[in-house]
Amino acid sequence: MLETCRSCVFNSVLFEGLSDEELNYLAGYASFESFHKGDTVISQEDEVNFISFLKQGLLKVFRKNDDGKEQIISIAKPNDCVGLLTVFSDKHYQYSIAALEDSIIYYVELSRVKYILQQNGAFGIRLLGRVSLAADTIINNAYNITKKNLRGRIAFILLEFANDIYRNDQFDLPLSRKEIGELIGMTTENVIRIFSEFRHDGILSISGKTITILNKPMLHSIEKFG
Amino acid sequence: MLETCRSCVFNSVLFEGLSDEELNYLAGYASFESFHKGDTVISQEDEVNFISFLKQGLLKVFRKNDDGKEQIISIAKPNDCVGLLTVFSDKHYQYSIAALEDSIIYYVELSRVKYILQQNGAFGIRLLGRVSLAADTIINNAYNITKKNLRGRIAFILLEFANDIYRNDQFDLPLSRKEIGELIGMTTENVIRIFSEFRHDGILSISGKTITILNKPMLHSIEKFG
DNA sequence: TGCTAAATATGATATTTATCATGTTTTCAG
DNA sequence: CTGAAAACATGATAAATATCATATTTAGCA
Repeated sequence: MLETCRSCVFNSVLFEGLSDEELNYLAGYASFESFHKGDTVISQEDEVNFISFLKQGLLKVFRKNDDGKEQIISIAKPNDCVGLLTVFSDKHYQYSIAALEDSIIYYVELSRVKYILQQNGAFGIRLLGRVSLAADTIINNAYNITKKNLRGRIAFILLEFANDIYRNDQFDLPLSRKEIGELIGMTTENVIRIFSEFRHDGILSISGKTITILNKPMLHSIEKFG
Repeated sequence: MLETCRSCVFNSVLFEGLSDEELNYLAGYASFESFHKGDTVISQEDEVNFISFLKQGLLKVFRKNDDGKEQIISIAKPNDCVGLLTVFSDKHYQYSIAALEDSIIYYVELSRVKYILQQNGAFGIRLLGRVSLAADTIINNAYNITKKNLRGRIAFILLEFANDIYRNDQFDLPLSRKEIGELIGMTTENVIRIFSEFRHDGILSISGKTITILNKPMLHSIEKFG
């Protein structure tokens, strides 16, 4: 069990530095669960009882606005700690989480992590770093996206999918045009329109959900100056 | 010294739960500094060596964009921990901080706080909560503001000044119209224009920097539906 | 004090983005 | 397979916002 945990990315991301004893203790309260595309992983208002980690797949973190429309806060990709921010700030989740692809989530009981935290201050300091960095990233992303014009926003998320998530210039979009709009704050019609523009301009090749980036330098330039 | 610290808000906000011994230890590495309106408190790229707390006054947290324009991330008000997010995520500040009013800042050496953190896990857990909550607030604010139209954004920050910062429906704006634009993402001209609209509509009385809210229910309604 | 730069102010215009309308294609449950 | 709903697509128009131009007022400083 210890060997399995030591070699797992969940460990290297969050629990590195714990003693064998501590890691063994946590391993006793760890488990995993599989979700199919479309499944709800966490519902807004659920109680926070676990620290979760996306081992495989893709998730969307979203919430309902005052006006009833859904807003996607972020996309969680493999090796992300899911909802790390809410874990320590609230007893209940502020967001819902759904699987965009078949996914596997590892989790550890929060109370057990807190038990280790009580005893291991260095672990707390590292966790503080993790949490702060996660927040910094979300905040930076949010500010960067809203400053861009629509073409720049589309370029931004296309590059994110190609570079950070799929590491390939051809990929199947896991989001509908509507969801992309919810993620980067624009109407569905304009998402579709700009996809078409990019296709007409020879920047993309589009076949249903399958996107191929044909002119990456151009996309970078649109992302930067848009 | 201990008595002074125990009765200070800095303690109650961040260091509550520490033993007398621990608090005394930190107190030995704590100090304060006064700043005049307009002074730079922290420069982007400064090394993070302290945890800072705004005892009195008002600060703006801002950064320079890629295009050279300044963007205000948040306004720090009394009893806020300044830059708490960056403290644990980076060796250097990601933002600059300047005094909008004469201000007094208390600070404790970060290395000494980390020393206590090593030994007191419960303190780490509480700090994790603080940091997460700070992040949640910034993220929520950012999302809420960008969803609003221009009138809604102006209403939002006017209500923030009246309710959260000055606790009075009449106050002196600590920001220029240009800075307000940098804070809520709109052009200076439109900030001025909407101030004028609100004045014409009898919602505000404006005399230079002095703002009086005349019709608060209306302002709330604009903030909510805008 | 007077000079100068910045801040405030307002109108006209251009640009960006959302909305509305309408049609086609895809997906999926029965 | 088939019908209905959702997703995709595109044009026309309206609304929101930025930009440009130009005064006027205010504030800070030599």
